[in-house]
Amino acid sequence: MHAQTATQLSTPVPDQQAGWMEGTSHAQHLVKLSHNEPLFYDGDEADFIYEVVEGLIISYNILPDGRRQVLGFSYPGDIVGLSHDGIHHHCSSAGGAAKVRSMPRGMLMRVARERPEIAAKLLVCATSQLSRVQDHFVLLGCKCAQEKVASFLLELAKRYTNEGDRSVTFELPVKRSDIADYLGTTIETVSRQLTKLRTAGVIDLPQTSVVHVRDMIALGQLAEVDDSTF
Amino acid sequence: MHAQTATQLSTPVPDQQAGWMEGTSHAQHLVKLSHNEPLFYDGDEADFIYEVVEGLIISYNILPDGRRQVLGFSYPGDIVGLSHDGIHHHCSSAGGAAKVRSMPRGMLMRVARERPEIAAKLLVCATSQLSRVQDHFVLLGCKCAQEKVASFLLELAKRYTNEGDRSVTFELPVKRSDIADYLGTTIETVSRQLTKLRTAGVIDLPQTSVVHVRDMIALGQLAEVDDSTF
DNA sequence: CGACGGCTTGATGATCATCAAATAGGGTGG
DNA sequence: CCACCCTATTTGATGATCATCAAGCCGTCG
Repeated sequence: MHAQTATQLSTPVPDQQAGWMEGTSHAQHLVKLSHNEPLFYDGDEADFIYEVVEGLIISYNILPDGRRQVLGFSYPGDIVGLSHDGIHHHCSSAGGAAKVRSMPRGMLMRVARERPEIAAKLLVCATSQLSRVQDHFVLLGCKCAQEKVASFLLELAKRYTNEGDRSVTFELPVKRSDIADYLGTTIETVSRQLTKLRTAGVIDLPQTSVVHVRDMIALGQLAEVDDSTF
Repeated sequence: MHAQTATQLSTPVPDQQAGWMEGTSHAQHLVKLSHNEPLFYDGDEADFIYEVVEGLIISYNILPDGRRQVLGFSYPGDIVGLSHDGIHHHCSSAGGAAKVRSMPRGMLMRVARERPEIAAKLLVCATSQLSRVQDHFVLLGCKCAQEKVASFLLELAKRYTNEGDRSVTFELPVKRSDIADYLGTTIETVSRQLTKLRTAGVIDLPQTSVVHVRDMIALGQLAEVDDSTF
C-alpha cells in the first residue's frame, strides 16, 4: 500500500469471501446494471441468486404510501436474493453502475445438494446476514439520530480501516436519502448530524460525499457500540 | 377440542415444521427453563442450536447503557441460536416456563454435511428468519406508534386465525415492556395505543393480557401492511 | 449561463419519551 | 378467605427530539 496524504481516499480492505460462487457451474451470467436499475422487485419469483461483483446494490422495502426502508447495502462479494420460499420479499436495485453474477436458484440448490461445502457457504451467508441485521435492529429501535449517523459512519469506516487506525478518509457510496431511509430518519436529520459531527471535530467533509474521520474513538463512543474493539 | 364461547381463547394454528430436528441424532437434550432464565448470552460460544419445544424464547440485544432491543419471539418449532462464526451475537432467554431441545452445533453441522436435506432445512430456517426480519425493519424504521402496535397485534393474530377470519381472541405472550422493546417504543406508548384501539372499537381487552380483535380488516389497515391477503 | 438535483440550514409543530402518580392484578401469608 | 404487598399497567402532564415545511446554496451538466 502506498503512502497516504491527508485527503487521499482509502481503498476497501479486500474481502476473502468474494468469488466463491465461481466454478460451481457454467450457468452463470454477468449482469450489468446502471444507476437505479432494479435487479428484482418485491413479490418477484426468486429464480436467481446474485453475487455482487462490482458497484453497490441497495435492498429496500416500500410501504403502500411510499415510505421506504433501506434494508442494507451489498458490496462486491456479498450475496443478494436469498429466499426461503422462491419469492423475493424486498426490492434490490443498483446504487450506481454495478455488476452482478447471477445463478439460477434451482441449480444452486441442486449443486448445494451434491456439494455440502456449497450448502455450508450458503448457510454461512444467510446466518451472517442475520447477525449484521441484529445490530441494525438496535440502531433502528434504540438509537437517537446522533448515534444512528455515527454508527453508520463507523460501519463504513470499518470497511476501510485496520484495527487501531485513528483516522480514515472514504467516499460515501450513497445519497443522503439512501442513508436516511437506511437509518430510519430524514435527509435533513442526517445532514444536521453530519455538520454537528464536523463542528465537534470528529469528522471532516472535504466534499459532500467524502468523509474524513479524524477520531475513530470519539466516533465509536458517539455510536454507542458495545463492540469491545473500542 | 371443546366448543368456543365468545371470550374463549383460540389455540395457535399447528406448525408443520415442528420437531424436524428429532431423529437426527441421539445427542439431543431437553432443557427446561424457568421464567427469565437465560439460554445464552451475547458473546457466548454458540456450542448449541436449540429448537423451542414449549413456551416462548425472547431474543434481544442490550446497549452498554441498558437500552434493550428485542429481536424477536420464538415459538415451539422455531430454531434459536444459529450462528455463522460460532459466537452468539445476542442474548436469548425464556419468557415464562419453556422447554427447548438442544443439539451440539458441531454435530448438527456434521449431520448437515452427510444429509443434504438437513442442511436445506437449516438454510430455509435462516432465510425465512431473514424474511421476517425485513418486515420488522420496516416497522422499526418507518412506522408510527399506532402502526407499530397494530402490526404487532396483527402478527400475533395471524398465528391464531385462518384466512378470512373477522375476529379472534388470544393471549399476549409477553409483558408490555417486551412489546415496547420489540417495537422500539415505550410501555406507556404501547399502553396508550392499545386503549386507543379499544376506544376505536377495533379490539377489546377483557384482561390486560388478553386481546380480542373485533375487526381484523381495520387492524390490517391501521398496520399499513402491504400484504395482499387483506 | 441557466437549470436541475442534491444538500444544507432555518423555523415550526407533532409525535412520542420522560417523569409522576394512581389503579389494577397476582401471589403470599396470616 | 381476606388483607397486604409487589409488580405491571394505565393515565396524566410536560418537554425534547425529530419530522415537516420552506428557502437558499452548491456543484454538475446541458
